[in-house]
Amino acid sequence: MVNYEAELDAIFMALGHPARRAILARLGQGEAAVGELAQPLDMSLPAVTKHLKVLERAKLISRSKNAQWRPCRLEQAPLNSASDWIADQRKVWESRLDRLDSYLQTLHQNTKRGAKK
Amino acid sequence: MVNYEAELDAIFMALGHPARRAILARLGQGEAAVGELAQPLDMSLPAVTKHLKVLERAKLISRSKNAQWRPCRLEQAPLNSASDWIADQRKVWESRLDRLDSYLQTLHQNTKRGAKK
DNA sequence: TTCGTAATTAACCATATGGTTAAATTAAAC
DNA sequence: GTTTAATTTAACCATATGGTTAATTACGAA
Repeated sequence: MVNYEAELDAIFMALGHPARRAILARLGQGEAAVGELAQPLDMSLPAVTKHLKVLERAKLISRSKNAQWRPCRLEQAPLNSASDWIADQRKVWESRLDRLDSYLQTLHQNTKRGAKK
Repeated sequence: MVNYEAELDAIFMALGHPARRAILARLGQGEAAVGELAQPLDMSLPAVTKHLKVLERAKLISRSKNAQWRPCRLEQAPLNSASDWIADQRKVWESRLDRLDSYLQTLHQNTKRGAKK
Protein backbone atom coordinates (compact mmCIF):
# COMPACT_ATOMS: atom_id res chain seq x y z
CA MET A 1 0.00 0.00 0.00
CA VAL A 2 1.21 3.44 -0.90
CA ASN A 3 0.80 6.63 1.05
CA TYR A 4 -1.64 8.77 -0.85
CA GLU A 5 -2.34 11.05 2.09
CA ALA A 6 -1.23 14.29 0.46
CA GLU A 7 -3.02 13.48 -2.80
CA LEU A 8 -6.22 12.70 -0.91
CA ASP A 9 -5.90 15.99 0.98
CA ALA A 10 -5.82 17.91 -2.28
CA ILE A 11 -8.62 15.87 -3.85
CA PHE A 12 -11.11 16.03 -1.00
CA MET A 13 -10.30 19.65 -0.30
CA ALA A 14 -10.90 20.47 -3.98
CA LEU A 15 -14.27 18.70 -3.87
CA GLY A 16 -15.25 20.77 -0.84
CA HIS A 17 -16.47 23.81 -2.76
CA PRO A 18 -19.70 23.94 -4.78
CA ALA A 19 -18.19 25.95 -7.62
CA ARG A 20 -15.49 23.34 -8.11
CA ARG A 21 -17.98 20.47 -8.05
CA ALA A 22 -20.08 22.40 -10.58
CA ILE A 23 -17.02 22.77 -12.78
CA LEU A 24 -16.32 19.05 -12.59
CA ALA A 25 -19.95 18.26 -13.35
CA ARG A 26 -19.81 20.49 -16.40
CA LEU A 27 -16.57 18.88 -17.54
CA GLY A 28 -18.27 15.50 -17.29
CA GLN A 29 -20.04 16.53 -20.50
CA GLY A 30 -16.76 17.23 -22.23
CA GLU A 31 -13.96 19.79 -22.51
CA ALA A 32 -14.71 23.44 -21.89
CA ALA A 33 -12.82 26.72 -21.83
CA VAL A 34 -12.67 29.02 -18.82
CA GLY A 35 -15.31 31.46 -20.03
CA GLU A 36 -17.81 28.70 -20.54
CA LEU A 37 -17.11 27.23 -17.12
CA ALA A 38 -17.45 30.66 -15.56
CA GLN A 39 -20.79 31.46 -17.12
CA PRO A 40 -23.15 29.78 -14.65
CA LEU A 41 -20.93 30.56 -11.66
CA ASP A 42 -21.78 34.04 -10.37
CA MET A 43 -18.20 35.07 -9.74
CA SER A 44 -15.47 36.87 -11.61
CA LEU A 45 -13.15 35.19 -14.09
CA PRO A 46 -10.12 35.51 -11.81
CA ALA A 47 -12.04 33.66 -9.13
CA VAL A 48 -12.72 30.88 -11.60
CA THR A 49 -9.05 30.78 -12.54
CA LYS A 50 -8.25 30.20 -8.88
CA HIS A 51 -10.72 27.35 -8.60
CA LEU A 52 -9.20 25.80 -11.70
CA LYS A 53 -5.77 25.96 -10.08
CA VAL A 54 -7.12 24.08 -7.07
CA LEU A 55 -8.63 21.41 -9.33
CA GLU A 56 -5.39 21.19 -11.29
CA ARG A 57 -3.33 20.81 -8.11
CA ALA A 58 -5.56 17.87 -7.20
CA LYS A 59 -5.07 16.55 -10.76
CA LEU A 60 -8.86 16.43 -11.12
CA ILE A 61 -8.50 18.36 -14.37
CA SER A 62 -5.81 18.91 -16.97
CA ARG A 63 -5.45 21.76 -19.40
CA SER A 64 -4.36 22.40 -22.96
CA LYS A 65 -4.08 25.32 -25.34
CA ASN A 66 -6.08 26.34 -28.34
CA ALA A 67 -5.38 29.85 -29.59
CA GLN A 68 -6.30 32.18 -26.71
CA TRP A 69 -8.40 29.49 -25.02
CA ARG A 70 -7.12 27.13 -22.30
CA PRO A 71 -9.59 24.27 -22.37
CA CYS A 72 -10.01 22.06 -19.30
CA ARG A 73 -10.77 18.40 -19.22
CA LEU A 74 -11.69 15.97 -16.50
CA GLU A 75 -9.20 13.40 -15.22
CA GLN A 76 -10.80 10.42 -13.58
CA ALA A 77 -7.97 8.91 -11.51
CA PRO A 78 -8.26 11.24 -8.50
CA LEU A 79 -11.99 10.65 -8.18
CA ASN A 80 -11.19 6.96 -8.11
CA SER A 81 -8.72 7.52 -5.27
CA ALA A 82 -11.35 9.43 -3.37
CA SER A 83 -14.06 6.81 -3.74
CA ASP A 84 -11.53 4.06 -3.00
CA TRP A 85 -10.75 5.72 0.32
CA ILE A 86 -14.43 5.94 1.15
CA ALA A 87 -15.00 2.33 0.10
CA ASP A 88 -12.11 1.13 2.27
CA GLN A 89 -13.44 3.12 5.16
CA ARG A 90 -16.90 1.67 4.71
CA LYS A 91 -15.49 -1.85 4.47
CA VAL A 92 -13.91 -1.59 7.93
CA TRP A 93 -16.98 0.08 9.36
CA GLU A 94 -19.35 -2.52 7.97
CA SER A 95 -17.31 -5.51 9.02
CA ARG A 96 -17.31 -4.02 12.50
CA LEU A 97 -21.08 -3.69 12.38
CA ASP A 98 -21.27 -7.33 11.27
CA ARG A 99 -19.13 -8.44 14.19
CA LEU A 100 -21.24 -6.33 16.53
CA ASP A 101 -24.37 -7.85 15.07
CA SER A 102 -23.20 -11.42 15.54
CA TYR A 103 -22.06 -10.54 19.04
CA LEU A 104 -25.51 -9.19 19.84
CA GLN A 105 -27.09 -12.31 18.35
CA THR A 106 -24.88 -14.50 20.53
CA LEU A 107 -25.86 -12.41 23.52
CA HIS A 108 -29.49 -12.90 22.63
CA GLN A 109 -29.06 -16.67 22.27
CA ASN A 110 -27.39 -16.83 25.66
CA THR A 111 -30.16 -14.78 27.20
CA LYS A 112 -32.77 -17.15 25.85
CA ARG A 113 -30.72 -20.11 27.07
CA GLY A 114 -30.34 -18.47 30.47
CA ALA A 115 -34.07 -17.84 30.65
CA LYS A 116 -34.81 -21.51 30.00
CA LYS A 117 -32.53 -22.69 32.79
CA MET B 1 -33.48 15.59 -6.14
CA VAL B 2 -32.52 17.67 -3.15
CA ASN B 3 -29.85 20.29 -2.90
CA TYR B 4 -27.16 18.83 -0.69
CA GLU B 5 -24.55 21.34 -1.77
CA ALA B 6 -23.81 22.76 1.65
CA GLU B 7 -23.70 19.33 3.27
CA LEU B 8 -21.31 18.09 0.61
CA ASP B 9 -19.11 21.14 1.17
CA ALA B 10 -18.78 20.29 4.84
CA ILE B 11 -18.26 16.59 4.20
CA PHE B 12 -15.61 16.84 1.50
CA MET B 13 -13.86 19.67 3.31
CA ALA B 14 -13.76 17.57 6.47
CA LEU B 15 -12.25 14.65 4.55
CA GLY B 16 -9.53 16.95 3.21
CA HIS B 17 -7.23 16.69 6.21
CA PRO B 18 -5.15 13.61 7.07
CA ALA B 19 -5.76 13.92 10.82
CA ARG B 20 -9.49 13.88 10.28
CA ARG B 21 -9.32 10.88 7.96
CA ALA B 22 -7.15 9.14 10.56
CA ILE B 23 -9.77 9.88 13.20
CA LEU B 24 -12.52 8.44 11.02
CA ALA B 25 -10.42 5.37 10.29
CA ARG B 26 -9.88 4.83 14.00
CA LEU B 27 -13.59 5.27 14.68
CA GLY B 28 -14.27 2.59 12.10
CA GLN B 29 -13.06 0.14 14.77
CA GLY B 30 -15.53 1.53 17.29
CA GLU B 31 -16.16 4.41 19.67
CA ALA B 32 -13.23 6.24 21.17
CA ALA B 33 -12.66 9.16 23.51
CA VAL B 34 -10.68 12.25 22.59
CA GLY B 35 -7.48 11.24 24.35
CA GLU B 36 -7.37 7.95 22.51
CA LEU B 37 -8.00 9.63 19.16
CA ALA B 38 -5.29 12.17 19.90
CA GLN B 39 -2.64 9.63 20.80
CA PRO B 40 -1.28 8.80 17.33
CA LEU B 41 -1.80 12.33 16.02
CA ASP B 42 1.26 14.43 16.89
CA MET B 43 -0.70 17.53 17.84
CA SER B 44 -2.12 19.04 21.00
CA LEU B 45 -5.47 18.09 22.46
CA PRO B 46 -7.07 21.44 21.60
CA ALA B 47 -6.11 20.86 17.98
CA VAL B 48 -7.85 17.50 18.08
CA THR B 49 -10.91 19.13 19.63
CA LYS B 50 -11.03 21.46 16.63
CA HIS B 51 -10.81 18.61 14.15
CA LEU B 52 -13.62 16.87 15.99
CA LYS B 53 -15.74 19.99 15.63
CA VAL B 54 -15.16 19.95 11.89
CA LEU B 55 -16.16 16.29 11.70
CA GLU B 56 -19.21 16.97 13.84
CA ARG B 57 -20.26 19.89 11.65
CA ALA B 58 -20.15 17.51 8.67
CA LYS B 59 -22.14 15.01 10.78
CA LEU B 60 -19.43 12.43 10.10
CA ILE B 61 -19.29 11.77 13.83
CA SER B 62 -21.60 12.14 16.79
CA ARG B 63 -20.71 12.43 20.43
CA SER B 64 -21.98 11.32 23.80
CA LYS B 65 -20.98 11.64 27.43
CA ASN B 66 -19.54 9.18 29.87
CA ALA B 67 -18.22 10.76 33.07
CA GLN B 68 -15.44 13.13 32.01
CA TRP B 69 -15.10 11.43 28.63
CA ARG B 70 -16.88 12.56 25.45
CA PRO B 71 -16.72 9.51 23.21
CA CYS B 72 -17.04 9.89 19.46
CA ARG B 73 -18.67 7.53 17.06
CA LEU B 74 -18.81 7.30 13.30
CA GLU B 75 -21.96 8.20 11.38
CA GLN B 76 -22.17 6.61 7.98
CA ALA B 77 -24.75 8.73 6.15
CA PRO B 78 -22.42 11.58 5.13
CA LEU B 79 -19.87 9.19 3.66
CA ASN B 80 -22.70 7.77 1.62
CA SER B 81 -23.59 11.24 0.33
CA ALA B 82 -19.98 11.78 -0.64
CA SER B 83 -19.59 8.54 -2.53
CA ASP B 84 -23.00 9.05 -4.13
CA TRP B 85 -21.82 12.36 -5.52
CA ILE B 86 -18.70 10.73 -6.91
CA ALA B 87 -20.72 7.86 -8.35
CA ASP B 88 -23.13 10.25 -10.07
CA GLN B 89 -20.22 12.21 -11.43
CA ARG B 90 -18.59 9.05 -12.75
CA LYS B 91 -21.86 7.92 -14.31
CA VAL B 92 -22.09 11.05 -16.46
CA TRP B 93 -18.40 10.90 -17.32
CA GLU B 94 -18.53 7.25 -18.32
CA SER B 95 -21.65 7.55 -20.40
CA ARG B 96 -19.93 10.36 -22.21
CA LEU B 97 -16.90 8.17 -22.80
CA ASP B 98 -19.21 5.47 -24.13
CA ARG B 99 -20.83 7.88 -26.54
CA LEU B 100 -17.38 9.07 -27.60
CA ASP B 101 -16.30 5.48 -28.07
CA SER B 102 -19.27 4.58 -30.24
CA TYR B 103 -18.76 7.77 -32.20
CA LEU B 104 -15.14 6.82 -32.83
CA GLN B 105 -16.23 3.34 -33.87
CA THR B 106 -18.71 4.79 -36.31
CA LEU B 107 -16.00 7.02 -37.66
CA HIS B 108 -13.78 3.99 -38.06
CA GLN B 109 -16.51 2.04 -39.89
CA ASN B 110 -17.04 4.92 -42.25
CA THR B 111 -13.33 5.18 -42.87
CA LYS B 112 -13.17 1.48 -43.85
CA ARG B 113 -16.26 1.88 -46.03
CA GLY B 114 -14.71 4.92 -47.62
CA ALA B 115 -11.50 3.02 -48.29
CA LYS B 116 -13.37 0.22 -50.05
CA LYS B 117 -15.12 2.57 -52.45
C1' DT C 1 0.37 47.05 -36.33
C1' DT C 2 -3.49 47.88 -34.12
C1' DC C 3 -7.76 45.98 -32.09
C1' DG C 4 -10.58 42.76 -29.56
C1' DT C 5 -11.14 38.58 -26.94
C1' DA C 6 -9.69 35.01 -23.48
C1' DA C 7 -7.40 34.34 -19.66
C1' DT C 8 -4.02 35.19 -16.08
C1' DT C 9 -1.43 37.87 -12.75
C1' DA C 10 -1.05 41.38 -9.23
C1' DA C 11 -2.59 43.60 -5.32
C1' DC C 12 -5.66 43.79 -2.01
C1' DC C 13 -9.16 42.35 1.58
C1' DA C 14 -12.04 39.47 4.80
C1' DT C 15 -12.62 35.22 6.79
C1' DA C 16 -11.39 30.35 7.68
C1' DT C 17 -7.92 26.73 8.91
C1' DG C 18 -4.75 24.72 11.74
C1' DG C 19 -1.80 25.08 15.13
C1' DT C 20 0.03 26.76 19.85
C1' DT C 21 -0.09 27.64 25.24
C1' DA C 22 -2.61 28.88 29.34
C1' DA C 23 -6.85 28.97 31.80
C1' DA C 24 -11.41 27.10 32.72
C1' DT C 25 -14.68 23.39 33.04
C1' DT C 26 -16.54 18.92 34.41
C1' DA C 27 -16.89 14.95 36.88
C1' DA C 28 -14.86 11.10 39.40
C1' DA C 29 -12.03 9.78 43.41
C1' DC C 30 -9.89 10.42 47.66
C1' DG D 1 -13.81 19.63 50.00
C1' DT D 2 -9.53 18.99 47.67
C1' DT D 3 -7.27 16.73 44.10
C1' DT D 4 -6.81 14.62 39.73
C1' DA D 5 -7.93 13.49 34.96
C1' DA D 6 -10.31 14.51 30.45
C1' DT D 7 -11.69 17.87 27.68
C1' DT D 8 -12.90 22.40 26.14
C1' DT D 9 -12.47 27.41 25.76
C1' DA D 10 -9.82 31.58 25.19
C1' DA D 11 -6.40 34.14 23.11
C1' DC D 12 -3.18 34.34 19.96
C1' DC D 13 -0.54 33.57 15.52
C1' DA D 14 0.67 32.21 10.65
C1' DT D 15 -1.00 30.77 6.47
C1' DA D 16 -4.65 29.43 3.20
C1' DT D 17 -9.21 30.34 0.92
C1' DG D 18 -12.22 32.84 -1.72
C1' DG D 19 -13.45 36.85 -3.46
C1' DT D 20 -12.74 41.63 -5.67
C1' DT D 21 -10.84 45.21 -9.35
C1' DA D 22 -7.16 46.74 -12.32
C1' DA D 23 -3.34 45.67 -15.15
C1' DT D 24 -0.97 42.36 -18.14
C1' DT D 25 -0.26 38.65 -21.32
C1' DA D 26 -1.31 35.85 -25.42
C1' DC D 27 -3.32 35.28 -29.51
C1' DG D 28 -6.26 35.82 -33.87
C1' DA D 29 -8.31 39.04 -37.00
C1' DA D 30 -8.65 43.38 -39.59
